[in-house]
Amino acid sequence: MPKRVRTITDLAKLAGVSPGTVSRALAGKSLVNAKTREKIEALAREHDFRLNQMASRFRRQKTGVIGVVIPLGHDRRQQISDTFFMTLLGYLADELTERGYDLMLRRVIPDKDEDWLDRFIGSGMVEGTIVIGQSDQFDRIEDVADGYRPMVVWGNHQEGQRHCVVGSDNRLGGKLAAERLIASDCQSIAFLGSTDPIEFAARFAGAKAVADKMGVSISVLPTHLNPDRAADEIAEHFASSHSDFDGIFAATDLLAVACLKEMQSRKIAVPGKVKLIGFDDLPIASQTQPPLTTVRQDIAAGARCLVDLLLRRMNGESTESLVLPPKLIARQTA
Amino acid sequence: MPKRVRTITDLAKLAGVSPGTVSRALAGKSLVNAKTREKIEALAREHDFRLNQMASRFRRQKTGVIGVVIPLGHDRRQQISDTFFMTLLGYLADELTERGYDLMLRRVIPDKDEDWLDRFIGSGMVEGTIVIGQSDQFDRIEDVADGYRPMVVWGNHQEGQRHCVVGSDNRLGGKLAAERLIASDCQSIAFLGSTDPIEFAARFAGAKAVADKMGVSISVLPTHLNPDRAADEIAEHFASSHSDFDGIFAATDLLAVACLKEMQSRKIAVPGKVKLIGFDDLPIASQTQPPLTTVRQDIAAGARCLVDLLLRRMNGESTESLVLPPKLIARQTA
DNA sequence: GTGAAAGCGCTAACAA
DNA sequence: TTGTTAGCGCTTTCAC
Repeated sequence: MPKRVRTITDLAKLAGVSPGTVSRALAGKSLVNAKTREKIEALAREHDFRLNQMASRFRRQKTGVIGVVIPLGHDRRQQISDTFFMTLLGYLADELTERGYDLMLRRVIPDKDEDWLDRFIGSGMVEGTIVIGQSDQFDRIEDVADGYRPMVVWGNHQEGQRHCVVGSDNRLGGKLAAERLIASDCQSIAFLGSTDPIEFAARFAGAKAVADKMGVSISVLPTHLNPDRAADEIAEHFASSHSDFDGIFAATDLLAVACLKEMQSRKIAVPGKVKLIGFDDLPIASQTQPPLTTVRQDIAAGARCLVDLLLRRMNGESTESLVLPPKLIARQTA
Repeated sequence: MPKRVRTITDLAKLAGVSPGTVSRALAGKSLVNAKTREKIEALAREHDFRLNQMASRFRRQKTGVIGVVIPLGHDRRQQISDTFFMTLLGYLADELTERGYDLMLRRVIPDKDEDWLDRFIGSGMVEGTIVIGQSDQFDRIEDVADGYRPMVVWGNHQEGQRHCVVGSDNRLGGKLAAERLIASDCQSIAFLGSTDPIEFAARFAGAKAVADKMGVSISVLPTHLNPDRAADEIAEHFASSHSDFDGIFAATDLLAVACLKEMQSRKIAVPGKVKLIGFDDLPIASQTQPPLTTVRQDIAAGARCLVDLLLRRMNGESTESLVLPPKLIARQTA
């Protein structure tokens, strides 16, 4: 029985040529006789031959792999934005595949592993790195940014930061939300959620800027980001507070949905008595009753930009950070 | 200025030992003098030395990488179960990381790429493969199963199939749903969604078995799986049909949510006039008003099983498929 | 246009 | 316990 054709050398013997020629033929290099190439390709097909990628990549010093890390800081474990991040991840996978790269995924818990980013980068397995979400690791990311070019981060942009980031203009998003609430006659706005994550802080800041300018009061109703924990906290807010707000800007859609539910069970009319705006425009947003007014981030575009910038940086170019404008999606809660 | 310590040989020179010894020391092999080891480790730390993983893995013929493929069949592009699959993916990432493996992700569109599975497996980059969802690719997966042991699939189990699968007992899930509806006095049940994907067909079959036995009528209200497209289809069903059902079993939570919304806008009382049950127990399920009764799949457990079985198969063991029992989560829509 | 040969950086016999 | 050596399978000069 015929031994399996496993290496390029096996194939070379069959074809009666040298391994080098097989390599060239299979790599689609120009300087190979058409006849020779055809013969080799036919043989390869026939014997179901596949290049050993480990060897090839090792030899070329190219892994062909882009690493994607999701740091799970503060209470982000199985957290609210997961849906958003995971959707982004899906688009990244599509985009990278299209460009011929593989995607290596790692979720890390920074508290447990100080060294998470260096370890990933230094693993030698990835040619470039995309970090999804700064979590509470802004400083650590800044630390490596100077010494490691092929990295792009999804997250919030800070004046003067060193790492290349693409993300939504969270501040603008906050502005849009506040403007909408105020245009709907809200006099007193509550920001629902945490302002710990830098992105959310920016959303709040944007809203506050508008509120302050318009002489509308704004305050934070703090919650955890996990919707289940948040549900109780929201209930408490409604129970204890003087309910002195007529507009709510939720840090994310999931929080907004939880809040909507609480208000409905308390028979608070939405948008009649209280207006509500979310953030993200997840699929659920259009499925609530009434459908949720929210601020949309274009996730697919975000993924495309991340990959674009990364590939350019891997090419030695230097790149500016990119801030994508979010869009108000007016539905019925505000 | 000191040249960077890049290779094990550089480090060996500094330490005044041979590369072999450095390799052993860094690999934590037992037969190395404690002093020597310490010295080498100190030097490695000092010079921030990191093993070239490509070389190491290539040499050992172990990539340390598990491939995860998500085939996007029928109208599954940006589809309904995405949320479910992506959550599963997150857990898989955690589980694999814990066991020291990296995760390589690929989404494929089988229609465009007949050869998707062989290509992935044959890439030589992965030691094992997890396929998330059979999509409409059951046969193709069966084809490779015999020739390729280290593969486990999330999906539905068929009598006598050859590939190792772990998944929920969709049939049982369907039964639970139907039993619940019937116990709530439903006389006529509608199954909302597609029965094309094999998992959903099983959900329907389970429900039908119970309905038939109890003399309750059951029919399919076909929709696409994408909630946005489904929304219109659901509206049409309500507009055109004789609304001769008093219980709805939706193939997924997302469909259930869309349906709930439609019923509310038509002032159909839920659960008063029509009962409703979903499937998956996604985070949204508890956030609707009223909260959704549904059938829960334990995603984390699923991920753990997938990884367990895969590692055992990579070890040469042969393994049975695993069917996990779903659980009825009784909330307020049925 | 093709062959021969020299490694990529590491690990694992085998010797010492 | 350590050093020496022979590759892993491929790509890429450099000759011819």
